[in-house]
Amino acid sequence: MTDVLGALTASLRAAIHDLAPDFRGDVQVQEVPADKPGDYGSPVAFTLARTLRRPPPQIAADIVARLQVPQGVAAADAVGAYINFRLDAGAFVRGVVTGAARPQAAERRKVVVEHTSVNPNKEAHVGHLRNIVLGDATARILRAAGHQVEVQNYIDDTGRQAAESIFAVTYFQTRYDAPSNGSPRKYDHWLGELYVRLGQAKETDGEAIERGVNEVMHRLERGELRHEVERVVRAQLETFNALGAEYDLLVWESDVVQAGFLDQGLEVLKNSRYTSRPTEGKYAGALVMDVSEFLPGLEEPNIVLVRSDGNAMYVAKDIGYQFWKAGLFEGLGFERFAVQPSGSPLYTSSPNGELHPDGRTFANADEIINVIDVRQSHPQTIVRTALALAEDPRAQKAHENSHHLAYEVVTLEGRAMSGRKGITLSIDEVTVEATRRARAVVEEKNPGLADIDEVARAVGIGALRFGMLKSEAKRMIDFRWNQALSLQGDSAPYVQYAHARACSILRAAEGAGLSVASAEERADMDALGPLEVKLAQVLARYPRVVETAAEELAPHQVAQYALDLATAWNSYYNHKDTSGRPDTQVLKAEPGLREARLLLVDAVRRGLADTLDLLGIAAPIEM
RNA sequence: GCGCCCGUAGCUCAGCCGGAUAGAGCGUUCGCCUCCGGAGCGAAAGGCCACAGGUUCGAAUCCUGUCGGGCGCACCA
Repeated sequence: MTDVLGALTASLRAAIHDLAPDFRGDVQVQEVPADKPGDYGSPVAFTLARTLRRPPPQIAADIVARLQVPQGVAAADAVGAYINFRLDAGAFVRGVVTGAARPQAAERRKVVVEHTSVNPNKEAHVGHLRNIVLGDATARILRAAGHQVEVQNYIDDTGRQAAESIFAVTYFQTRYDAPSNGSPRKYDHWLGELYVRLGQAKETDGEAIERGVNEVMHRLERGELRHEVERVVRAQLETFNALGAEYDLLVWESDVVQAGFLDQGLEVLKNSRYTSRPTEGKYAGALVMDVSEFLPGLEEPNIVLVRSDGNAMYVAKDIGYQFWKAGLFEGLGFERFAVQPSGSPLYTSSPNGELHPDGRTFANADEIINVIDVRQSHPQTIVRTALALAEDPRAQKAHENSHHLAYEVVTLEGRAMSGRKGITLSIDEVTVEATRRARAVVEEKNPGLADIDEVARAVGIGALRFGMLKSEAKRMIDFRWNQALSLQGDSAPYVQYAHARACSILRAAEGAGLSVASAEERADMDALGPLEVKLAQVLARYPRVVETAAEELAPHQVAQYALDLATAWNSYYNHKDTSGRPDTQVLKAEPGLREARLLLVDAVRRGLADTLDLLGIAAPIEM
């Protein structure tokens, strides 16, 4: 059907074309401030003043005189230099509740989003929480904008950290007791503690530990300890799934190397004129890459890819991985790894896997998004730059379409977290506490509720996720219990509550024999007024919000919109006439108006649920 | 030193590819359940939008500089 905003812009353009045929500028249409006449307005007359050399109010009047207002718009008036539109309430709200406008990305692309990528050697902490939630929400938003999204989680199974944890088990001659044995601790937590203890033991027994860890690293590279790592990965996945995050694919570093992506990547780069193998100087024997042409101003433009001892740097492996994401290489095999809570399969790279399990093709992305904290900007820039200096058109294209979604760090009550030192707060601990607090409130507010555990989880974890998403990624977050788990104000529960309230009305309507389906026939949309228009205008923003949030990789815009919609709805719901009586009631309104309002409430309900879903937050129908 | 990011109400933040009187939440004060859910709503108080220049009909928004803060610049990741 019609998109009123789009139609308004088009009709303005048509009218402007008469006056200024050469005008190519932007024609904005925005919501009008509360106390000004009209619903939408445009300041375009200001912009035209320069070329037409006439006062903006005159131009506004001229445009209004020529304007053919589109359907759904009652009138256009010049208000000073602004051109304001009064909406036809019935037609406008009808358009909105029937979902006239849907998010639509400019072109559908295959987008690979890599996020989480927690070292497989300890439990995930609240710093990782931000990564997971940000990546997950971004993937959801991109999907809603119409893209094909593949979420990858990289497992650094050959790194030092994994080696240390695994070595710690033998070093301390201990073994994991299953939870039934009176030790309720998850495997990743248990292992993480050994990791921290090993760090301390290095002070007195450093050499032996160093030898042992190195040996484990070699065994990891040969893939001998895959099961040990897998055990941690599975424990961590429980945490991620509990947060509502799911993945399409686990990519193991050892597999990336074994598939030859490291070597192939290096081969591509070696053929470039930007890499060299100095025979003297401080880089003698190493393979270095000169990025000065692409990143001017660096003090040290030479990046070591392969050390003089022959070992590849981490960034070199990352480059191989990135090249594969972009579709330059093939040869990684996959198999099914798990079934996730939603029922969707999780695949993993595997030495014995198939290229196309269940007919699926991984990677080969048009667009690559790496969700990593801002401190990784330097290596991320190098990975991206490597694409630019590989002389391959696909790499060039991937260079342009690679993004580092950088987010600032999360501190803990003002202090930097450190997994190595054990200064952390685990996600598991936080989700348990969040759920506990939410449950206490639900019990108090809604004692008879049936699915109390499920609702408490939705509210508690929703609050956590929302807190991680509501402000821009480049903002630092200081994790504080009371703030993170707040159930009121600018929070997920605020939005969830608004949703539950809308559900409650629809339930009551159903009980009175009034269904949404039947309302569609009997609704008298023309009985609606300015209050409904105001609410519908917020609903009408939804498609643009999704589109720009996807384009700008900015989930916080969706979170802010969720608050706006909930506020608009709460405000409508509580509205009173001048004598102080409620004047927006649904069920007690006269027939016709009643059904029309019911349709609007249903649209609000859907809008809130959809918006929360983009953030990975559940919308309980009662709470 | 060089590079990136930040500076908006007491605190935490929206608003930033220029547009109407700068908006929320928390906190403070007052009011609202005879009304479909008070986890809510309404109102008050609280702002040289760090500072100084510039561009513009118009600047929190763009440009330059200054000050203050954070992060990054390894043959670590």
